[in-house]
Amino acid sequence: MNGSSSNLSDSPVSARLAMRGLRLTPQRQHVYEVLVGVRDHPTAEEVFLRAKQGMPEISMATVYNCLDALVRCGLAKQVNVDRSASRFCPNMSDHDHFYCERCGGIYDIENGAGAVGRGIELPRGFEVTHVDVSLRGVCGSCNDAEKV
Amino acid sequence: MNGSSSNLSDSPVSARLAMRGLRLTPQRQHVYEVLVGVRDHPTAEEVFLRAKQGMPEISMATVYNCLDALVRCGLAKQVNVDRSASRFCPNMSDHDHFYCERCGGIYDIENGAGAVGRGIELPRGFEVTHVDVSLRGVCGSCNDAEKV
DNA sequence: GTGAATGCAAAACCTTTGCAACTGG
DNA sequence: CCAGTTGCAAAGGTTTTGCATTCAC
Repeated sequence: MNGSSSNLSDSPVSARLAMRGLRLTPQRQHVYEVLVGVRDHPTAEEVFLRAKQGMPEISMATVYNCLDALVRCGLAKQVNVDRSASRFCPNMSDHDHFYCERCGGIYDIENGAGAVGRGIELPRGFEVTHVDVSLRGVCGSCNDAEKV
Repeated sequence: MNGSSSNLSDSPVSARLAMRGLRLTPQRQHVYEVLVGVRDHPTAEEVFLRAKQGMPEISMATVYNCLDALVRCGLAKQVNVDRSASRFCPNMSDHDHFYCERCGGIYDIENGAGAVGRGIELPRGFEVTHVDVSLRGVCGSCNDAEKV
């Protein structure tokens, strides 16, 4: 079924799961292997469809469970564009995402150590029409409240 | 009903709608007035609840329609955090958003002309744990295809 | 008058949940 | 052995849609 790079990349995958305290179920391992093997930011359903090819009995709920576990333990990123289905990304480097409004594709944009929001260097031919920066953290009020 | 700044801001609101080619329905006008009067990034449902106070017969579908029209014609922004309900923002200045993971609040972060993603100046007491930069536009492949 | 907007309810879409059966450590 | 995981189906939250009625222009 999966011919290439079995002996070398198979161990690390299970090791990475175990290392994060994740129980090593065949489904979880398989979902992670499927995800690692792609670079097109699949939706949960797309992961499900690909996972089913090698494991026909796997269920959608399990795929959601596995993806959620991977995201929570830091082995995958969840990418949300507008309100369409979440997409998943095994690339854990600190990078941004580019959404093509024409083809719907999502591309990883690596940002060098000093690269910042507006002013990122893009691959040749990419044209940006909109930059969206969103910050997360704790606001002033909540920080004040904590100090009491 | 709404006592303050009626004569001055009321006209502009309807004018702004008309100016964008939007038909001036009472519902649309009311939804926009409700939105303009807030600074807390309400969800569609929250806009609906507030709109109902002055217009009890308005429907959820109409609120969605109106908000969508406002966003499309450039009078409001739609803010998505994770996959929770979209929030709406009448502030059309070029700004970023800060999501407080403790209280769930969303704050506008004005970015001066030269301000960039990572490195933004935040209000006192705000603590950033995560910055998410997402770009939109047209990718290299689509741009190439267009040139044919 | 006519195309656009409204209101209602039903459907769609993506995701989560309840629960019984199973299984990895 | 038992907490964590799976699979199924059903429910959940948010948004969209179909359609008849109404309205702004």
